[in-house]
Order: sequence, then structure tokens, then C-alpha cells
Amino acid sequence: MNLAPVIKTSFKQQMLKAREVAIIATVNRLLAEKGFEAMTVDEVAAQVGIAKASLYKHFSSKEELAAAAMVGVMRRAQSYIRALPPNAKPLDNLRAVVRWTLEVKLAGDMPSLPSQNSTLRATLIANKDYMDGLMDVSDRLGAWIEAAQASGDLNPDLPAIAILYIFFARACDPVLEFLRMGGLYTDEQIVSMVLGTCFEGLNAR
Amino acid sequence: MNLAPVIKTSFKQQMLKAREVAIIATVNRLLAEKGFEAMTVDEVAAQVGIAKASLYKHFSSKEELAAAAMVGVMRRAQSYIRALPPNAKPLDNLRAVVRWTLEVKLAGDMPSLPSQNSTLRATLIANKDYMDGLMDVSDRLGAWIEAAQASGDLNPDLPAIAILYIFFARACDPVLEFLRMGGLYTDEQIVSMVLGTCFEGLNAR
DNA sequence: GTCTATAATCAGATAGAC
DNA sequence: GTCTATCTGATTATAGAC
Repeated sequence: MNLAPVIKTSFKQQMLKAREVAIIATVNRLLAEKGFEAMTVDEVAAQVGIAKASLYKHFSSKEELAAAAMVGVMRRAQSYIRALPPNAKPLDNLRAVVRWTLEVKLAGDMPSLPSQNSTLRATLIANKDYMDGLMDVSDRLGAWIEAAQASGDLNPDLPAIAILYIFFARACDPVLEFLRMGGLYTDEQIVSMVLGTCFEGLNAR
Repeated sequence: MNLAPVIKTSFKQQMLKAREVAIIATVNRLLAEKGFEAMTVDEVAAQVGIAKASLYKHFSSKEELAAAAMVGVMRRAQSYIRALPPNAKPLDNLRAVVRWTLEVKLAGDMPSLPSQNSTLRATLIANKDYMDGLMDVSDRLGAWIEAAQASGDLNPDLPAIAILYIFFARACDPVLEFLRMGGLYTDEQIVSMVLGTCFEGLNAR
């Protein structure tokens, strides 16, 4: 039996897959650094080390490129959340998720989307992987939020959805960069401060 | 005596000034709506109702245009802060400033800058009016923050600069839009929730 | 200063050979 | 699928008449 053809095909596919991973990683970093509007497709191609036309064989538009990066980070969030202990205190798991978000952002791995870009929003909303991930994350966090409110850990007067949004907003909190720019604090200190004020507020206790 | 020339000049200058005000107002709104990158000079000219070339007689670049809007909002912030009662509790004044920021943003009047745009940053840093305003605001808020920490109202374990940054970050907090999009809450409720969680945190008390 | 018309450039996307 | 070369349209900025 001659297995060469199938092996060759598989190898080729692996290479293609690896290239796509490299592309998405580059897009992810550029989205984190400068955002969707400022990121150019030329730049992505140059940093990946391939021709721009080749990019368009993998992804049909700049929006699809960004969406792929967003799906990636959503998947990572899902993995992280699923790996958390199901029997832990809901509040502890929520704090862990927020901490994870802040750490990813501080590491420069959190792609940032423009607040209002209709074409990109449309692409994301049409992306089943992204929307499924978003729903899954929202449902899991939502359940913990309600449990934490019921057990008297989180403020029960706030709508759960508001708390959820406040968590999501940590993914684009500029305070992290502001503090890092000052150069006075370690990343761990910065994360601790922002995490602490998120849950405990600014007031003295 | 013939006063016609001087009157005519003054009137002309008033018209020019009014036009500049209209331009800046338009830029302010567009910056709030879509941000610097997505805003186009054509759009500004069209909405003001003048030719694009005329815009460039008033402002030498798109960056200068944006900077003018930023100077405007900074001046308004200064006015608001200066009008606050100097003998009030520092914490009360700080809450008032944060509330004002949230209300301006919710009203669609808070211009939003891209996190990292080198050319725009350079223009802003080179703009004396902007930097002076920023320093003034920072100094005044900084003094209140330290006073509130000393009096046991704000958490004294946090660096004052971190608290200041957290206040500044309310000017681009996406939670406001998120909550408004849901359509379940009034603007006043939204402001109250975000203001409350900023100072009191998410935890139950 | 305002206008129309146009330059100059840049960025997203594609054609077509290999 | 990858490349070079190119198209197309949008966008910043300016020339020059009035």
C-alpha cells in the first residue's frame, strides 16, 4: 500500500493550519495594540511573512480576520471558565475570571474592538462560533452572579446584567495601561488594584 | 466718525468664531459617536455645511480638529470643577465630577480617542491648552482624592494616581452604552448604577 | 475665507501566472 | 495557495478662482 498521498495531504493541511494559527496570533496582537481601525491588512501580512493576497485565501475580509481573533479569545475564555472548580464559591470563580481578563489584557493579548463599527459588528453577530461562545460565557457568568447575589456576596440590588457588563468592560479598561505607563507598579500590583476596586469599590471600608 | 469698518470687522469675526464653534461641536459629536479613526473630514464638512477646503482654513489637520474638541471638553470639565463648592466634602465633589462625566458621555457629548494613536497623541501633548487643562483637572481632583483618603472616605491603601485614572476611565466606560442598548433602564438609573459601583464596588455591604 | 476641482496617498481587495 | 502587480475606492490635503 502506498500511503504517501494521504500523508502528504495531512502534512500539507497541518502546514496550512499552522499558518492560520500564526495569522490569527498576529491579528490578535495587532488588535490588542492598536485596534481594528488602525490595524492594516498589509501590516498583518508583513508580520506573518506572507503576501497580502495569500491572507485573502484564508480570510475573505479584514472583518473576518478580526472575527477569527475574537473567536479565539472567546474560546480561551470558555476554556478558562470551564476549568474552574464547579463547587467553589461563585464569587471566587467570578473574581478568577475577572483576574484572568485583566492579565490577558495586560499581557497584550486582549483584542480590542471599536465601540461602534457597524461592518465589524455585523460580521461578529453573523459568526456562529463567536455568538455561541458569547452566550456560553454570559450564561455561565450570569449563573454565578445570581448565585453570588443570592448568597449575599454580590450586591443584590444591582441587575445581574449590569454586573455582567461591568465584567466584560474589564477587557478594555484603560486603567491598566495608564498605571503601567507610570512604571511605578508591577503587573501583579496593577491587576490587584483594579480587581480590588472592581469588587470593593474606591470607598474606605 | 465712520465706525462702519470696525463694526463690520467685529461682525465678521463673530461669524468666524461662530463657525468655529459649530465645527468643534460637530467634531465633538462625531468623535463621541464613532471615534477619531472612523470620523472623516468630509463628514465633518458636510455636517457643518461648508466645503472641506474651508475647514482647513480653520484647522490645519484632522488631528488639530480633534484636539480642538478635546480642548473644549477639557474646558467644560474645568468649569464644572471650579464651580463646585470648595468647602463641600471632597468625596461629594469627586462623586459629582464622576457623575458629570457619565452624564456627558451618556448624552453623546464625550469625544472618545483611540487608545493608541501616535499622531493624535503627539498633537494633544503639543497642545498647551489641552495639557494645561489636563494638569489643572488632575491637580484639583488629586487634592480632593488625597483629602478624602485622609478623612477616611476613600480607601487610603490605593495610590491616589490609580483613583484618578479610574475616574478618567469613566469617560470611556462602555457599560453605559451596553446598558442603554438593553433599553431596560433610564439614563438616570444607568448613571446611578455605574456611579455606585465605581465607589461602592460590586460586593454586597 | 469660501468654493469647485484635483492632487496624492493609502488601504482593502483582486487578477492571473506559477 | 502563494506570489507580484494592479485595481478601486476612500480619505487627507491643497490649488486656484472668486
